[in-house]
Amino acid sequence: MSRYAPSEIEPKWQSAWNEADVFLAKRDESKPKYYVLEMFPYPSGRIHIGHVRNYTMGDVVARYKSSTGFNVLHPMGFDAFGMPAENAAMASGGHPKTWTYNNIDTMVDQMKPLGLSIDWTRMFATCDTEYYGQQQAMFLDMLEKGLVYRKNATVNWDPVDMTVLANEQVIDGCGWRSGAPVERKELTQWFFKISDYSEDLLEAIDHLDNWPDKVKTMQKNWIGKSRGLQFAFSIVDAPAHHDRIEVYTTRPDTLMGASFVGISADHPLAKELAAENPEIAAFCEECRKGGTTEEAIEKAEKLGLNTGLTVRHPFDTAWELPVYIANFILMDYGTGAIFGCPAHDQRDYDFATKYGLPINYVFAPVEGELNEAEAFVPTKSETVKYIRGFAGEEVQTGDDGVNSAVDFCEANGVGHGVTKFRLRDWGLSRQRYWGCPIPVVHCEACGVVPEKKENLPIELPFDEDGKAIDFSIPGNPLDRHPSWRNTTCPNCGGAALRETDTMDTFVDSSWYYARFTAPHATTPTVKEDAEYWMNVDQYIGGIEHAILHLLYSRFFARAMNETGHLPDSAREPFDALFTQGMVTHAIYKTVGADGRPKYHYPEEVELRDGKGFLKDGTEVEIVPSAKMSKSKNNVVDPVEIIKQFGADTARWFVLSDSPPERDVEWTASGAEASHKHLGRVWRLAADLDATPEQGQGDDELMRAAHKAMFEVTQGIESFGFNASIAKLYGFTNTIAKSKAGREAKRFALKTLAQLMSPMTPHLAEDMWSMLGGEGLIAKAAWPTPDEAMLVEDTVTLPIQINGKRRDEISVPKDMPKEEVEKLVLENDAVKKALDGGSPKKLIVVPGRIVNVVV
RNA sequence: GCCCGCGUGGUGGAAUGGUAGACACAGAGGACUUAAAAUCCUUAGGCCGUAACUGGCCGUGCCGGUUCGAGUCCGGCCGCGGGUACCA
Repeated sequence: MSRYAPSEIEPKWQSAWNEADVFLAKRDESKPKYYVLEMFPYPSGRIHIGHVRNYTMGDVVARYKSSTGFNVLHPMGFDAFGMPAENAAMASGGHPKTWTYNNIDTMVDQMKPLGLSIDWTRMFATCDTEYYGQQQAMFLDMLEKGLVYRKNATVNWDPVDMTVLANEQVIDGCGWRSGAPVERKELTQWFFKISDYSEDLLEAIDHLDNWPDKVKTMQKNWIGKSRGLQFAFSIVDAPAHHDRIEVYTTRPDTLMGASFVGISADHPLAKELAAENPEIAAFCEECRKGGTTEEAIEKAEKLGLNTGLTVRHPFDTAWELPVYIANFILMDYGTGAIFGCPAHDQRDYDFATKYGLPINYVFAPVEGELNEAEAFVPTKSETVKYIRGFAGEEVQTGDDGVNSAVDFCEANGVGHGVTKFRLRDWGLSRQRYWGCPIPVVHCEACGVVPEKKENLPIELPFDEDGKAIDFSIPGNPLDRHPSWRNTTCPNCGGAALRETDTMDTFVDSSWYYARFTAPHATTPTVKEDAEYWMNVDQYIGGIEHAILHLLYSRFFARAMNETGHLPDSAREPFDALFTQGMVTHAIYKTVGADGRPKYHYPEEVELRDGKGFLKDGTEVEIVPSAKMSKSKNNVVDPVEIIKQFGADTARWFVLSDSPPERDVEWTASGAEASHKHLGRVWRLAADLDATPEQGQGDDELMRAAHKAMFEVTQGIESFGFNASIAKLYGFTNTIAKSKAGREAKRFALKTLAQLMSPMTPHLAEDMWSMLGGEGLIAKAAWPTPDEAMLVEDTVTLPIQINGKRRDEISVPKDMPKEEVEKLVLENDAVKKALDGGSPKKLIVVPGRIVNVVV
């Protein structure tokens, strides 16, 4: 007897699809289009099981949409610039370009056997000159539109290696290679004016109906619109150049609880004081220690230094407040100065306690006691009782208090109400080699000059006048590459230096979705293609991109629209978003001879009684459930699973069991079981001819088939792939047990093949051809259920007594409430519970449940 | 620290505010077989009770609330994960 042989059928059907150009996306105005996109991968070297899960989900959607009549675009590419390539070159020599393209080749070779319905002719990598050259063209257009500018910003500075560090390269406040404490340093950097779009990006979130609420909430909070008061404290005995300190506050209602003013160590006043006072200078230096991340700054011990200066309270000129320099105030936020209200801010409370500053409560809970051992920080929507208020009602919400306070201050000449956003401009400069060069030059005579478009692309140099670039030296190789760096000014023709900063890799990933519509065009996009294919109808990717990547992409679509590269209709590029969970796996860790942690691949570790051991018997520490990450070696390679069981098993397995949006802990035990099931399905089709022509239960089987059509479709439509698979198991069991005749079984099996085809396309094709299906199943129309076959005549109603299930009755589906009630009262369990009395309440939810309250 | 999620049997998980544990995995028992593999069948949250069950109680991280009814809604905790603007 023949058996299910994926290693034979999978290549066979893949070539059949290729020969028929099934997945080639062509503009076709006669059909509705559907653009499915999965977030493209970073070419880390090998695909892991998380990729398989991500792309299989997209493939299910793509194949399903295709069979329901859509002209589908389903492309794939690589987010190929970035640090790991340079790190690899640093660690083991070679060139980032070679490393990256080798990885891409390997990963494509690993992906193709999965049988994804991808139009591979559209593939590109963001490090292709063809791609980043067009990105440079757009940069110039955006520069011309005033969407790009330069300003100072702080970076992590390694004072030993004399180089800029990424946040990831700062470990416990120290440089990852030098181990030296990191400092914050100011550099002139390039910025996109994303803040011009704060209001637009915020407001438009409400129209993203097919985005997850959690993502929308995160983006709203990130943009962080707030109304507050900006005003100035006047300085007592003001030093030269500084007679006032401008502050911004979102809680002007707490002004009477102010007890100090804090300024950033980078505030102009702080700098001026530092110039004359060594103690202040030393403290400012101290404040600049540590990394630039919000987390590092927020978690660092709060330090302050009294400058000796005081300022006058705006409502009471006799009330003077001390001025502190503090390490938790950033020059980048607001005005770089705040007033502290310890009573209603925990950070200020801790600060005040540490430096012996007064704590004046402005409001108290409406009910209950004020706990003076901590700050009282209710949400602004909460109603509180003002005890040191100065505007509005005594009892009001924080929001009302803020608004009244702003009005009062404006009326009394103390500052003005201001709407501010937390969202900062997007710094795109990176002091690194492996990224898209920023196409400008620095000319002594003309200043910063954009390159001419005809000089694009500005290509990254591969070597250094025939010599390999040395990546082992810290710092940006472009800075020390004279023949690349020295150029002529496009404006005056004189000697000039190229900009050596490259672009943040988020720029690359902010428009690739648009490029896929015309991937090899000599302009960034092509009007007709963008108009036809945009927007992305379904975008699928990890929740870890909920804020930055998605927000930057939303901004870029707007900027591309304004520079003529996208139509108005594509300003909001992703119609629907689905965020799938991550695949996690335990990390196996030992300590190496050098005292540093050593990570081991899952296949190197043998598990016994919940403990892990290496082959030589060494016990490993098991860190449970972490995101699969190359640096931790806890990635699972799907290639082995595909080799052993085939792509369909891998695809079926990653879709079953877990809901797509949830993280899954990877265990290999289920793959074999999935394989067994697919073998069983295959045999059902292969053995059809042995089924007698006549049988019993044809009608039941037909009903089951229509029910399966309905339920599986519903699962796919709602991203409940695991639910669809559970229904497919059920349907398979029904077919296997059915005694129906051959043609009824043929219909059921063809339906099964079609319903499985988005998940296990090769198996489905093979069944389809065995069962006498016409053409390729990949091109067959999706089955739709006959409504009449879905109607159930009777329903089972559970009977609850006081909310607990006691019995059930079977009634016709549309039995009126009154009759159900009558039946219920005759029920033995109910009679027993009532004990002759009558029910307190009788709730009948038609078709659902009955609850008797006694 | 702050923002956003998640928490259900031995395991993955199911459940528009309406029968908690669908569907699977691992397990146990059985059939077939000289044997094994493969395949098929039965069983299965916990505790208690019964000759038997159509028996009772408990149970969705913890505490409290709303409701005829809460895994689901609300409030407060605990634990875990993601993001935190230079990882992608």
